[in-house]
Amino acid sequence: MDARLSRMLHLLIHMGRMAGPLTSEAAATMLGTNPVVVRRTMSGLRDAGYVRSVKGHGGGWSLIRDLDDITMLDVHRALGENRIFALGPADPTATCLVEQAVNASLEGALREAEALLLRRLNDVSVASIAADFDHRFAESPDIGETEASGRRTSSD
Amino acid sequence: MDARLSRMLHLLIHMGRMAGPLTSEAAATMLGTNPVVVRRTMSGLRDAGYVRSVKGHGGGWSLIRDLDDITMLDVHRALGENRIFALGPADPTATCLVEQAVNASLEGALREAEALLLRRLNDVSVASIAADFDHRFAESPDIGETEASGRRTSSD
DNA sequence: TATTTTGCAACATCGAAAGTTACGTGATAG
DNA sequence: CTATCACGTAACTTTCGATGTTGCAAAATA
Repeated sequence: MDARLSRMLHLLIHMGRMAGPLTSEAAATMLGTNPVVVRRTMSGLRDAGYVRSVKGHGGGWSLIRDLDDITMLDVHRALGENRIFALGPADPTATCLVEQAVNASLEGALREAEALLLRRLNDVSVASIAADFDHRFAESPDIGETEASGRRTSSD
Repeated sequence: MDARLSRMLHLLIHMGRMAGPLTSEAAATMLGTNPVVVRRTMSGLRDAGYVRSVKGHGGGWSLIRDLDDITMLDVHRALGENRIFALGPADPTATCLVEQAVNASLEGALREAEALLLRRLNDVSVASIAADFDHRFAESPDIGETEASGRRTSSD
């Protein structure tokens, strides 16, 4: 299962709530993975202009675009237009006419589903996911729903 | 890439146009694969009641349902409710609230796309794919579009 | 200059589909 | 009744992409 989109969204939201840059090491700890994997995956977001990386002391990853201006689709695309479906034709270039007919039907259905998925990913900004997190945080049993809480400890 | 749905559709259509049963050996040749793989995959269709298998001389696989009564979705389901997306959340049971918010958005989009795909798969009977093949066959340059053709050689 | 942090290459690991081998079972031909 | 055909299934290997890991170079800062 390709979890890169999920992971990058997670990191972007964290980065949106941090003062300084986030090191690959810290990010890897958050995700329960490896710093090299973080760099590898984040490099796509850097090339797409959503984050930047700085070397050396005090370095790490920082946002250079507002989370309002980044959609889930943007992140997906920045990761390299990866395969969406685990399902597909045996041979997309088949010469057998039966197989071509099968491919036409199957690919048609997949195309429609993919188009819908991409529309939905495009509908959701990373900022709106962050807002959803705020909602969940405010309603979390650790805090209670009262407005008596000035203290907000990190929840993850 | 999981090509089982594609392959089983291919075989079902062939079986619908054959007089006798289709051996796993012949099916494997059609698909460019192995008889054991054919048996393994077809066993799901047998258990679902779409085909039957007969051992021994003159045995093989035969349809026991009209292709009109089998949809692409039926075949997909008979293969065991396999994974549809190559994409998904890093941890569907995350306790981190940020990750939960990410999962909610991502899973929502995936759910919608999956629902559409299943609807589309359900819209298409295997018989209609076979009919599409007939159309392609009639219009294939090997035959020409004239009605002068009584002869129909196998096209694959 | 020592330390921190990214960049990147070159592996190893993992999981699911697919391929392969081997042997058992049942059915039919002769 | 025996040889052969064809499926049933277990067990193993292969393949492919994502992921994990190690090692080292390069850059930036204290």
